[in-house]
Amino acid sequence: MSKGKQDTLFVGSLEKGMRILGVFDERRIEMGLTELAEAAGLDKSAAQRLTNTLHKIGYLNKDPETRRYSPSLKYLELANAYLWSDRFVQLAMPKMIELGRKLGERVNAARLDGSEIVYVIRIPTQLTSFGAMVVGRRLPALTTSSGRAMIACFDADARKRAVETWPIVQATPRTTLDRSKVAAAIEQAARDGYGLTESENIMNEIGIAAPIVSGDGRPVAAVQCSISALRWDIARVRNEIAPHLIEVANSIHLPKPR
Amino acid sequence: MSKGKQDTLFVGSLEKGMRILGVFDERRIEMGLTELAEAAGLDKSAAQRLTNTLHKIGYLNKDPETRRYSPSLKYLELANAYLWSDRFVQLAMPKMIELGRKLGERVNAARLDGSEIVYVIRIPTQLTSFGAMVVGRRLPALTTSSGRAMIACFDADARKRAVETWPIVQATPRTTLDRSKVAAAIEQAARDGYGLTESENIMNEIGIAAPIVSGDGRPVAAVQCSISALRWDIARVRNEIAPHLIEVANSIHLPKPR
DNA sequence: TTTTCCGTATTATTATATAATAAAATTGGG
DNA sequence: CCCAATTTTATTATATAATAATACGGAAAA
Repeated sequence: MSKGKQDTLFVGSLEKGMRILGVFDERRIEMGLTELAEAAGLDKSAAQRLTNTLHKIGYLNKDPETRRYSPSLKYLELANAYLWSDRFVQLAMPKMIELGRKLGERVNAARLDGSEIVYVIRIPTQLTSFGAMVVGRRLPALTTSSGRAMIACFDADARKRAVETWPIVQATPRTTLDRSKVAAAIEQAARDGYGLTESENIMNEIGIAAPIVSGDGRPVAAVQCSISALRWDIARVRNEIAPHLIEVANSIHLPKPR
Repeated sequence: MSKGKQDTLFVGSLEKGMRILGVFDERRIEMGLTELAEAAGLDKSAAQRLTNTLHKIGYLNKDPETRRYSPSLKYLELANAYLWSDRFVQLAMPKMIELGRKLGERVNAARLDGSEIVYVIRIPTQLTSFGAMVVGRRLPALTTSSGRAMIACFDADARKRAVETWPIVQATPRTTLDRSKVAAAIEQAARDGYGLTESENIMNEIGIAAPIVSGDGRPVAAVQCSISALRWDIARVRNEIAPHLIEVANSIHLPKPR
């Protein structure tokens, strides 16, 4: 009823199947049938049929011993398809590698997806937490340098709405939970032309990011650098890193706003 | 009939939906409905319902202008889930970063999936082709250093079968198409303890890889390094790179053979 | 051993996806 | 710029194909 006319074009089984595929994450590495059913919000019967199908077509590994399911390498094949399809990634990749070499620090590129940023390129030249090395990682935009850099490109209205409504999750003791302080950081980013965080996601990590904007001024991505606060101080990061990030960001022009 | 009893546990709609998700690759970046239907081997009606569903749940982007579909950032979210789930990736990641710093060259880690290798870690410190920088990339095992390193760990029978039946595709003029030469390269790899290629995938690129074996001697992954043949010669690669790769490979012990 | 939990297999029932077709919209050629 | 051709979107009747309930078997725990 409420969904209206499109109902016949919506394939419920597929949606449920995708719920299963998508239920795995950094916390849920592998699951048995019952656990999986519960996590995906499905009854056992449905979970059985769908996992069976996904296993047969190769998207889920099934441990013959424990009968537990986990993501298969096909997950990565999909990622590959995405990376080739994203014009920005193709353009940015060589520049990021260059930048990583020049700075000798970890550089990343992120896109905005709803209220979260998603890292699409990672050039890890230093050790950190595993989550900071892998592609596809999602973080709440408000507390990341990339997110702030991009939000700072919004008009005042959208900026306000983002700051007030988008989620914040505490990652470290120093994550900014006070939304007025987040707003201030974003205003600052708008003035500077780059976003900045310190110890908000990983302790003693400084994040700095410059936005890439499309022709109409809307942010489409960000170029970011993560640096140890133990070896650098913020002033030096502002002076020595920011210009390079901005230079790279400005050198990337996207044909389609996407 | 031929499928037998499991038929009721197989959800066809899900399989078809996954066919659509998986049809995108480096050649097929974005597609209209008809093209998509044909590429996935579905009739137009099915393609319509399934793309509609996948778009609604966020797995496919749909350009409002052209009505063409392309992979969404959700593809990368899945990759993230895989990477967290793979014990090997977690163990290897910091070592790969270290290795990349030490060698100053591009290092990768790959897994075997059927007759193909899949790159699960890439540390790009030098510029190359885009395909050599992104995760999830698949290549025929027989003509890659990682593939040869792993196949060399098979017993004689399996090795023979692989050499005779696994696919080979010509990537450069110098890709080894002669299977007896491939066999020889693999025997050599078995003696050396590492696999080697030159210009077989990218012209003037030397690939060298050491296998990681589980407790029962079966290969589970490979640690690889790609080097410019213009700056290095093979003898030097053998002398200076191989020991480091083997050292790293030996330092990785997998709890579960998977 | 007994009990409990989890995964697997088997049904009848019907909801749900299907395929064919029609309508609308977009593109390209002349 | 208009018409023809192609592609996308919307609408149906129909039966296939997915469903949910239940029963079975095996493994682990008590």
